[in-house]
Amino acid sequence: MKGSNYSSKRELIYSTLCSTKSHPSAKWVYEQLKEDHPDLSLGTVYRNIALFKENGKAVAVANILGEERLDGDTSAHAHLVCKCCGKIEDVDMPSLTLKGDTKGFNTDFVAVTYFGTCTECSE
Amino acid sequence: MKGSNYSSKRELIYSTLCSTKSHPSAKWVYEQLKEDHPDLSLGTVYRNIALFKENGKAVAVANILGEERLDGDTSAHAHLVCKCCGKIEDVDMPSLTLKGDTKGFNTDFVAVTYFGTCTECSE
DNA sequence: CTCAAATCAGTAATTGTTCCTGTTTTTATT
DNA sequence: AATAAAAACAGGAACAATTACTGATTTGAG
Repeated sequence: MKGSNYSSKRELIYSTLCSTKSHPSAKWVYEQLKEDHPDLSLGTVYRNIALFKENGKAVAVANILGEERLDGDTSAHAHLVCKCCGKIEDVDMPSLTLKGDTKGFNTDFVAVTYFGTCTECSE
Repeated sequence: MKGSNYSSKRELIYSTLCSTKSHPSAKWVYEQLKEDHPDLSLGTVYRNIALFKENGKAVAVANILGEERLDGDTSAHAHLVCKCCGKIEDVDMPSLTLKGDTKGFNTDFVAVTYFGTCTECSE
């Protein structure tokens, strides 16, 4: 079944995704690998990233400037997003104290994202 | 300058956006209005929603199934997102206790989003 | 080794969103 | 109210991120 086989491309894509803290887009991953692996297809990158997300090995952090930005680090942490340049940084996850009910939802993941302006963009 | 004039279409779009708690997409807003206002253009909906976001009168909640979902309620609250059907519900904002530094970012908005499965999708 | 399932490259198709052009509406000024 | 400039608009073309398709290649089980 889907995702059950070994695949050298899949390993490449996953290790590239995990090699950076820049929270890249699929296209960025593709461009990093294209140099050394000119036979890599962008569709393969998208397909494998979708698999990673299904399997909980990656998460979508935000959609910045029309691009979905990814994180191969699925440990609990929050994100800082610069609305100006699109830079995304990791920060400690705050402790969350819930109030109110959760409307019957069965939740398995919480995203905490701070939006603002980074040092460079503030001049 | 941009956004300074009165515009009946703008009012329609804004009131439609605020009339629902479904956190709709731009297309949904367009389709609601199209019946009674067949001369409305989808581009106008997108353009005005961009204005609302600039002016802090609306926020983008999440990008679900490739569609940006919006909220005309900018008060502090968190969101529940069903990964299965895309339904979004409001929940109380948890109290956040920050630890660690914020890397020099000047933040002005925090999004807290819980991902999971809604009652209907859980069967 | 052999075969079926999985994966892939390459490209076409899809689709949410933005951009462009000529027209209409709004506002300010007489 | 008439006029003119700015703002907003409709309609459709253009764009870009993502997905789907097709035929070839790779992988894993027996």
